[in-house]
Amino acid sequence: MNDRRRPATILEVARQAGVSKTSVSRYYSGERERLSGAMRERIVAAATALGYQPNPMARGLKGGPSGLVGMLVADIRNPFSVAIMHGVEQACRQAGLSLMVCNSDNDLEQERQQLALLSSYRIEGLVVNATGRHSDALAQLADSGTPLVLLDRSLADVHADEVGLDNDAAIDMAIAHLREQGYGRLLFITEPPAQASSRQARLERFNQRCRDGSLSGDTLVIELGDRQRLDQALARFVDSAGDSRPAILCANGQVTLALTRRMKALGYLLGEIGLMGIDELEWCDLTEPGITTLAQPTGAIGQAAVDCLRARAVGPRQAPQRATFAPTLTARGSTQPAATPSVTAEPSSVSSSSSTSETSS
Amino acid sequence: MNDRRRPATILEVARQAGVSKTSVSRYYSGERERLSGAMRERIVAAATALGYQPNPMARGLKGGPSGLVGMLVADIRNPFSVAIMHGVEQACRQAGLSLMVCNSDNDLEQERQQLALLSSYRIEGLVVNATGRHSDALAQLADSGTPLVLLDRSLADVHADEVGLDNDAAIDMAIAHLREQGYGRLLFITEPPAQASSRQARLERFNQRCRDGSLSGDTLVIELGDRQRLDQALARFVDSAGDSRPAILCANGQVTLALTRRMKALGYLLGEIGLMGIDELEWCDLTEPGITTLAQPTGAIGQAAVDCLRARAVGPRQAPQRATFAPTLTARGSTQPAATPSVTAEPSSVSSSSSTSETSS
DNA sequence: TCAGCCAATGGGAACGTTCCCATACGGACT
DNA sequence: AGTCCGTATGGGAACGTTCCCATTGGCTGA
Repeated sequence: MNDRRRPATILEVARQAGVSKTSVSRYYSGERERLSGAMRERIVAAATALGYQPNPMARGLKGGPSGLVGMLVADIRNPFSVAIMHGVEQACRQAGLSLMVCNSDNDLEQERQQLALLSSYRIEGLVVNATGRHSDALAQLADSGTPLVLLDRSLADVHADEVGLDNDAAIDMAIAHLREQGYGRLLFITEPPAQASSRQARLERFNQRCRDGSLSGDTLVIELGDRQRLDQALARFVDSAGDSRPAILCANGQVTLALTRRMKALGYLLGEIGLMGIDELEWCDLTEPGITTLAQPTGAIGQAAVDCLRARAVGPRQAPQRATFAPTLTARGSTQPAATPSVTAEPSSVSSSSSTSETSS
Repeated sequence: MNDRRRPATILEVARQAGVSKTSVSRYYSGERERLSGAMRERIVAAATALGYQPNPMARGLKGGPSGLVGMLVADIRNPFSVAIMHGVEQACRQAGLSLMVCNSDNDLEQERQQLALLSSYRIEGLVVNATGRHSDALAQLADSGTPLVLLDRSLADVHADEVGLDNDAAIDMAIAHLREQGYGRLLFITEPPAQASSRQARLERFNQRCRDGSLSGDTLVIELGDRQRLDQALARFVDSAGDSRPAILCANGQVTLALTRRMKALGYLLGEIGLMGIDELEWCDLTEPGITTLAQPTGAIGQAAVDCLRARAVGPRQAPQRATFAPTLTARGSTQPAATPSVTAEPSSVSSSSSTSETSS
């Protein structure tokens, strides 16, 4: 071990090993095969003696591969984002890549800055789960050759792969389940979809199903902080149900949380009024009588995102692809009209098909 | 805007502005004051025209400040870690620093690798919330001059600041609350403390209070996956209570989650058997009758961590400091023996003193 | 009036790597 | 035997920045 303050350089290793820096460089840049056995031995001996470690800064300057993947997240406090991040991370690890995460905290300026930061480190790919407003910056990044994956978002003017939930299938599954359980009047609640295409997609599908089926459904677009309006809308919806049994479908986990809070507070009986949410949360089986959810396969989604990145790193110019995954239904008490005890269906027994469909645009 | 494929370099800006690259460099390295007004104007004009942005790689190579702070997290899926991360991030933003996060996923090898990665990017500080096994690597980093903050951990052989909860105060507050509510027999449950000093500290304080007071308490150290052992211990504890009313104190959020699950499953009545946890979780007010918690001031902790980093970046060699923060009690139904409806105390009315004590080692 | 100084600017050498090209050498083919 | 090629190596020029050290020119003070 060297106890010098500054880390060893490639040149020092080369000198100690009695070889040229080029050879040492080759050893560390994946050209190990080209070196003779003797050379390899000498290099590894010198390197360990000096505690050498390649400097990614210098490496990045010249243009070698960085082994780095970036991820831009809009809201780290959203458990769904975290779950996806975890999936992406595991996939990266398996592929020998390192993941660096930046959180923009739903701040547009912050997002632009993080994007610049990430892109200036020679990342080999970027996974984006953010507002998607900076499509110019993103497009530029994509054009410059950095593989890009949009998570749970889609951006018309950006040339990038997209990975996410099969929103249509999710809505259909939810509606089917609710009707099966005897709910005749449905309310779909979502946060404003302006900045998130998946919200848009879910909303549209629900609306479409309202129109073409015999479905008696309504939608509510609401800022979750607006408790008053939420309470009013809730009351109005329940009143309007008439003979039909009413149920609420939440567009994502945040909505589910807010609604569970309000329904508890206002004294609505879960199950009596159905409640179902997209996104599984750790407390869904804890709050009586349990909340029915559609869980996203976050591991698979993360894996798919990294797969896209790697595919694009090899064969550069393909048409953008889109991979979608079906959710898994976990039925709980909140969608059982009778006050029978909650029954948790094992995921596999309900639905666990995860189809991957590809569409070129 | 330039539409060239490669980003503009400092040299190009200099040429376009008709000045030397040194001047441009100065403009971007915080020596703006030294430049004349005319010079500044020309540089900013050329830079915006070319869309110039300094390349942090090249910058890092030569040794300038990077404006980068790293954070190493052991478990990104732990809501507490996320909350702290959010605090750190906000503090960074305010200080004009960027935060990059790596998650080691409780994997030792991964942790070592992330550490190497982070340290090789010229970060100006590192916030660590991880197993703390690699004290050698951490110590080396600290010795090399990188400011280091240990979050919720303490490592004897590493020369670094520490920030976290005032564990002694937390345990004392919890015990006081539980006794006030009439619980005479207490059980403290924690995951194995080997790798986390805060678990150790909480456990020790509880034990100490058992010994020196009239407190009838017991402790259980358990791997949360071991459901069978947990159930047995739970039953034994409840049986052993005799005349006293039993209550359980959970060392952190993960334990609280696991215990709430088991108690629901086994049909124990929350409140009848007290339940209280360190760490506030979003569902604590949702699961009937509400779970009493001690919330950590994660924002303040994150802020303090960044403050430490910055202080150390300026005045380099000081003795390690330690900042601790008192938690906030939120009383809910799970610690109310009578089956009265849950009462949520407003944090401010209960306790919100956040003391900062300093200790040199 | 001239040495001396400060403020504003520029030139060039690092920083640690990768990559292009050149070199040496041994063997296979004509 | 001579040419050609492939394989193992090395030398040097980039990459984009910062920093040290000039170099100007105007101003102060004796």
